[in-house]
Amino acid sequence: MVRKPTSKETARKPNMREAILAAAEELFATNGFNAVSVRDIAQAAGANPGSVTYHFKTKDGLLLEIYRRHCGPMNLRRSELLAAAKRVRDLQDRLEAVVRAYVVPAFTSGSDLAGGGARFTRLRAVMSAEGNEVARKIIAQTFDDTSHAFIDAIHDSLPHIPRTDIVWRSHFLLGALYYSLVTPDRVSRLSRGEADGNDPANAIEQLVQATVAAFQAPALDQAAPARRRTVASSKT
Amino acid sequence: MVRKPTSKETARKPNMREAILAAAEELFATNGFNAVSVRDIAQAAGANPGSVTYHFKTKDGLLLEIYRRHCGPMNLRRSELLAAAKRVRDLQDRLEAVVRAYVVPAFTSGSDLAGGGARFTRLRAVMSAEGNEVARKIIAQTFDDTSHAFIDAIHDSLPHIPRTDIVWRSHFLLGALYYSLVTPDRVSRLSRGEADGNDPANAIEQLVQATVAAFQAPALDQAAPARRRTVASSKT
DNA sequence: TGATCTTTTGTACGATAGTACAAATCACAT
DNA sequence: ATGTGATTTGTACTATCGTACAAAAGATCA
Repeated sequence: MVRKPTSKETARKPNMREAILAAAEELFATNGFNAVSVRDIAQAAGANPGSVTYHFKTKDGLLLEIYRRHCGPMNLRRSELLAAAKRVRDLQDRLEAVVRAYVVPAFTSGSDLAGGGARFTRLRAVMSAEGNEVARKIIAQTFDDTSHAFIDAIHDSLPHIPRTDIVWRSHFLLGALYYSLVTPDRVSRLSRGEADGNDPANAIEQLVQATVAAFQAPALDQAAPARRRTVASSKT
Repeated sequence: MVRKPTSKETARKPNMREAILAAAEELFATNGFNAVSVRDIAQAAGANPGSVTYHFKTKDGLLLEIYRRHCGPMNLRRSELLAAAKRVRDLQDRLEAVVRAYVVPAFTSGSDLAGGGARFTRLRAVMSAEGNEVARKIIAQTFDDTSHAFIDAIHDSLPHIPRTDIVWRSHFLLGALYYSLVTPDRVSRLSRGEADGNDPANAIEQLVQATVAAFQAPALDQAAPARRRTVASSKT
């Protein structure tokens, strides 16, 4: 179905704007923001450096547009999956479903924009590590709502665990998720080839299984820091 | 005790070389490698840009020296703690001790070089995310041994779990560890002030507790991918 | 004190960064 | 066919990057 484009969106190449976005996304996600130049992006997209300025004004504007492009659809998908997960009756099954609803959209690989995808998640991981200012603002105002929704859903499945613990553990989940996308080869290397860190299905199952167990761990009582033993004190 | 310095280590300021290393460590860990200029580092250390070149030749050389300075003592400390942990008789307790031996040196804050410290760990997290070439080489040749030692120790405590699963779960542990050091404020924010993401003791306890439970999760049978339900398929 | 070596300073160079802008080119309506 | 607005190209400007290097300053020992 070839629709007739209006004069507002004509272009010489099929869609140069999209090509630039895709190239920038890939390069930012693998090399970080500062290591990638506008010229690098233009070259990877088969475009002229000036085109980047024309479409996105600044380099920050380009990053901003990448976030705008993905955040909406991704959070929508997560909301749908979360809603479905919340309808699961059995508490144990519901917990797993909720975790899966959080993890799956972050992994589903990214030829389609709608799904969010591993590439965008990796991008977010790298921006978070670099302390990127643009990313920080967007995340705080866009992702915190989603995070709270998931935390609440998980808390509903585990009423006896303090909310504080849930927050910590979902923080760990996000860290593990990010790291799995940033350094998948490390898994292959450490497992001596027995596991494939780049296989999303495998990563998802492993992550879900481990995370569900982590959430189900006994509550960490603030009132009971009297640990049985302290192995960690050999020197001091 | 003021020892007489030889001609090989005299300097105008107490120790400008160390000041540069400390400044670079801090700046790299918070802003990434490429976002920080040699001039930034020199200014933060109260030194002249030329001094950086004099002591470390190149910017890569400076990063390399930071790694060299920390890797040895940190892995040594981990080895000691691991050896102590392995002597714990009870399997459950031993698992926790091993995890703690892995986590604690990564968090212990870093006024002393020997301890490794949170700052250096945060640096490693950022370099890993940026895909830094210098860091990648060092990590593969320095940290993999340590990682294998811990994986083996954990496997000994959990003989019924396949090694592949152990690798995945320790990978998740490292990701959670990194992320906790990179974005501690997110914990405070999401818990609405009830938890302090910047409190190392708290982070360690939460991480150890969650991780031990994750390791103890039932094995993920490769032969049984027939899951009971698939909540994750609402669209496709 | 003066010779010698180490360290710091100051400055400069080439490369590359982000961005601006005029000219060229294209798609489409008339 | 031609005019018009959207897009792409080519190029240039300024700032800053990593690094080099000579001169200045400090420390050490005869």
